[in-house]
Amino acid sequence: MSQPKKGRPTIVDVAEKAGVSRATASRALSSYGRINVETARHVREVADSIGYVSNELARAMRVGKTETIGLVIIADFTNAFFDRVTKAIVDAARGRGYQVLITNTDEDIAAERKAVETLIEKRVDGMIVVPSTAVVHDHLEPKRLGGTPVVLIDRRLEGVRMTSVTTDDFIGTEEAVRHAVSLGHKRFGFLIASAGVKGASSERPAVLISSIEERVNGFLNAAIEAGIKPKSQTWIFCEDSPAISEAAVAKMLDAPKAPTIIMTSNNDMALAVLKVAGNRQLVLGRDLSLVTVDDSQWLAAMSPGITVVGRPVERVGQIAVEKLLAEIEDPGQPTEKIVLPTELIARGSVANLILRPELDPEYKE
Amino acid sequence: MSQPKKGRPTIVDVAEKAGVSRATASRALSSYGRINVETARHVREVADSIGYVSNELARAMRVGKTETIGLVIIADFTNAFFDRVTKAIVDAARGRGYQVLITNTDEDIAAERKAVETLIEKRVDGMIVVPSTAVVHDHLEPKRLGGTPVVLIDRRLEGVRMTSVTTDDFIGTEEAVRHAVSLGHKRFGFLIASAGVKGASSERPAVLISSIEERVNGFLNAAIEAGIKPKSQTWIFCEDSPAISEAAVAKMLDAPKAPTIIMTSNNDMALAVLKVAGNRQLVLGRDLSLVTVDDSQWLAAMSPGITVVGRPVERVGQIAVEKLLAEIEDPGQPTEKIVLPTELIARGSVANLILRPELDPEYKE
DNA sequence: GAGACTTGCGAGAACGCTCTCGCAAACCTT
DNA sequence: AAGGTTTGCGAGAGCGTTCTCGCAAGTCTC
Repeated sequence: MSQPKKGRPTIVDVAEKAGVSRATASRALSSYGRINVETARHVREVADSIGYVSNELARAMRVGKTETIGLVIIADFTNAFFDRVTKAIVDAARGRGYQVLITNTDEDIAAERKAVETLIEKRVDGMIVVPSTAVVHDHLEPKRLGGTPVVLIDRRLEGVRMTSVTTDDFIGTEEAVRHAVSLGHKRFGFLIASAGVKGASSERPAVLISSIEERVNGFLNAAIEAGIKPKSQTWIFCEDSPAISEAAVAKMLDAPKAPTIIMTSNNDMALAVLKVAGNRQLVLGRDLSLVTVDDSQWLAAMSPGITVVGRPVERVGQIAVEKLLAEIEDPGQPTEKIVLPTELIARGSVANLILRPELDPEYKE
Repeated sequence: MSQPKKGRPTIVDVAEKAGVSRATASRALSSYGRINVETARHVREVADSIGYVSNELARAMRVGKTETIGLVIIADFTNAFFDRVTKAIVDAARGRGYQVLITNTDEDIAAERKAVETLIEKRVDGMIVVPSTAVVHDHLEPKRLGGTPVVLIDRRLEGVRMTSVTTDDFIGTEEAVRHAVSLGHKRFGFLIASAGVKGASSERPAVLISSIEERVNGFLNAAIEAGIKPKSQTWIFCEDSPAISEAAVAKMLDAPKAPTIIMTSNNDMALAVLKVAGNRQLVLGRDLSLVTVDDSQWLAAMSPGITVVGRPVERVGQIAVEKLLAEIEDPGQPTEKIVLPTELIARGSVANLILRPELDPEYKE
């Protein structure tokens, strides 16, 4: 009653009210050391009664652990990868008693650098990062990190000694191409969202993030294998914007030897194909075929369903937190480059030109 | 060189190396108080050179602010509301210099209670919460919160003195019904995802979260206004699971007087309609009509596009952080119940039974 | 019943920062 | 030139915990 309202009750308030020392109160509440069960019970009751909530900041300072991990990601949860992986990470972390601090980099290296710094300031126990570019990564150098473990997801970074969890997009894309080839497709359009490029271009950018790099290479490899000349296929590297990607799709379709199938590198690009096809009354799986990367409920629910290179997104997230926590709780783990297999999920969006040759423009010609 | 590698450099390391006191070093780095510009520059150089990164935990303890807000949400970013609102909140917070700590409640009150407690332990400066139920909310009582400001989004909570940011789903649903009625629809199916109910039932649960409550009431009101008997419409309150919702849709369509239009309360339910329609080769906007709540790129890109009650999701997130930060930075703000207008976005998924009466089963009969 | 453990608890330091206070030196002012 | 003001900096306290250490009392052992 004499307390002049000094904010939240602290452990000394609990101790006083319970008639014990700070140390004993702490022992009672954190249950460690030697303490009489009765005393402990009493202290806990008092703590409850005055609404005591431990201050994790103070504890973290003392013990050097925040039980928090950081996530550095392109926080566009509208994207069929980031939404699922974020949920998987949050859930997996929670299951292990960790919270997650999300920081957004809009594929912007400056924002990413800032995000990493902020997380270090907040003394997260570790972080999971989706590197926004393959080139600059001095903010992820050991001296900068000062011992904070980092696990990379979705994209690898060369020249950096760090555990990464990615998917085998090379094989994934290969399989998709083979699938399309087996259904009679010979003219491909490849629409690739590429951070960094402005507008759209058929020029391959000098440097691509690893996942995109793999998809391009997988495409090339499977094309050659099938006797399809990569050069005669339509390539568009495209800024991740609706207007620009839709224009790119339109351009593809208006070309003299328009592709019968468009492969897109992410769901934003797939959306562009959907939009343009809709506007032109083109029905997917008949007038135009589509295959994209990363499954989502929407892709599965449409009619026809969209064929996708399915990636084990939740597994990526789970393994990333597993590896990160292993490193946090027992530093000095060997770094690993974990690559998870993809799975082709064939639905109706790829027309069967063998069964229905009339859909093949080359057949008509 | 004599330092026995004691982890990260602290401000005393900087101070020593720069030949000044802790206080001066702090002044130089946080730029406050009186300090010689030259000294300040020197200190900052030294700090950079030894890779000093301030410890926000310690600062937070001292100054009593963490510059972090908590988000308590159903972290299913696959949902067309939570994905967008989360991004909006993360971005708005970052713009104001705050980080956001995300905690997931899977619509589970126990998890929500735990999440709120964890956030208090971490001493967030405030939190934004999507209450998972309309009933139990003792964890949000002032004594529990102990002064930590809270802003509610998406759903209001009666009997709690707290700012909330919601949307006018009553009017939104009314407009949707009127729209459908104007196109000749008289038989409605209403498919409502309701946390708490197991399976599917046409019984209205005793208590619904406010947003759902409003949608139901909006529907009732508009139906009566249009001379449609609510009782003769199909109502299904449904667990949020693909299998169960799809079964519910199937049951609706198999009933003797099947609805010509299904209104769904969220995108999971819309997905179920899409799936079942696809399986039955029903084309939307012709054989079956659909309108749902919350827009997404997918809904817009499909053919036909899905008509939706669009909610200003990003605005909800932005206003929530604005109000929260206002309260944080200047406590004692009056609490407000902010209700944002919705907007009906008419696309092709609602058939025009007036222009094409042959699509109306009642006409044929 | 005397030494050896065991049990329960308190004192106090430490984590890394900020910020008030006070003091000396330098700078004005008239 | 004497008093007042400004400038720059250091000492030290304090934020709320945890945890080591030591001490007193109780319990065992033979």
